[in-house]
Amino acid sequence: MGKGTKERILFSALKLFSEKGYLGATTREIAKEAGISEVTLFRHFVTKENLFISLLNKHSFLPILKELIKDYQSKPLKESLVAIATAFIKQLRENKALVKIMHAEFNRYPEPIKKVYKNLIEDTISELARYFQNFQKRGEIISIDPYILAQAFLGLFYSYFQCEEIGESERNVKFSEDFIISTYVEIFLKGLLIP
Amino acid sequence: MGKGTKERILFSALKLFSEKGYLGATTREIAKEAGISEVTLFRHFVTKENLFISLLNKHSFLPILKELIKDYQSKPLKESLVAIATAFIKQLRENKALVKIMHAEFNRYPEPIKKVYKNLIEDTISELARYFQNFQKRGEIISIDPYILAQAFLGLFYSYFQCEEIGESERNVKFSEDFIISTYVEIFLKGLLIP
DNA sequence: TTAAAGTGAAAGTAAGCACTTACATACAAA
DNA sequence: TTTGTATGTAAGTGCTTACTTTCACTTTAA
Repeated sequence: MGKGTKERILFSALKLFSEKGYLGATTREIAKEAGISEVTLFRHFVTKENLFISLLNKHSFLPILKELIKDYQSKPLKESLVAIATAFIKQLRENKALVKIMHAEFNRYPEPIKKVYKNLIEDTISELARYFQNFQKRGEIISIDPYILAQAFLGLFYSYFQCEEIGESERNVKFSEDFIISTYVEIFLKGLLIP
Repeated sequence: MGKGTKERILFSALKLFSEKGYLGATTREIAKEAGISEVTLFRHFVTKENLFISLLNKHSFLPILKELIKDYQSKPLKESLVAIATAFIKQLRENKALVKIMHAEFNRYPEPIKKVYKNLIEDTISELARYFQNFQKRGEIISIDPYILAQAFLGLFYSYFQCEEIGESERNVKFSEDFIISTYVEIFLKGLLIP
């Protein structure tokens, strides 16, 4: 099958799911938006559910995180965490509409989709947890449960992203985002270092 | 028609719309939850749209605001604004789930519902604007466009409500809500007084 | 007691949706 | 040329949902 077609469907699906939600967007619309027939959509993705799950995987933070951890393996912890946080916020912002709508409709999703999404989050946290664990083994940071540590770290920046949504009209530009991220990471790290 | 029935339908509708959204909740479910037949629901409200609009009107802040303005007419401005803000936040909190879900699905609503909701908001702002206008006529506060003034006031406390949603895990109880409201109102008023 | 109003059960209508089937077309590799 | 692959069109299936119709029952009020 033509690769371009699949990409175009995914692109249109992202747009319509973001606008109208998983439940609100119809496969007909998505096909029309992509400029292909509805049948072609099903030939590529079999079910609507499948299409949505493909989207989730495509825009997941997990592969980005894995890349970053690999690249920053030999760099100091602070530098790595800044890079991770920056990428995390960037990824959230790029999928802002989808993230927003997913949280609103989550409890109405069919079970398989819920499961995929939950696993995606858990896997991401676990990946970061494993990263923290290395530093714990080397005795560089204290030995709290690494999963909780990772959850706290991602939660910290997720809430930062959420707050940004609200201050729409005020546009708080007193500090640069880089500065805020760096400060957050410093505070977080200060709590972890061995006394 | 029995009054109790209508109230029970509205109550169940509020519950299910809050949980599943306007699009996600079905009339069958609502009827079942209310312990009446689906037919009775339609006899009372004619359409699902109508039922939802009835809910919006029932839980609107507008009548509360009108009452408050009447009651506090002879009281000082600060006291009135504190009462208004307190009631506004209370009303938002009581309908938290509905407010949340409405903003998520708003752009998927049928036009009549959108219109009713927009008008509700506009009317509420206008009502408060008229109240501000009285004080402007008496020369007690500066003469900015009163609609913008009212919008800013309500927006201030709406954003406070939103922030509270996010800080779920942290439960910021450093200051009492009364204190925060009072401080917000003071700041707002300080900006309005004639120098 | 009688008439009117409120209600329920069951069945049905019409529309929208995810998804399918059958057949035709265009094109590129063998 | 033949064959396989990617697509389109048109029609249709089966399910869900908002909404309707009919009829029989109960409660309320005159």
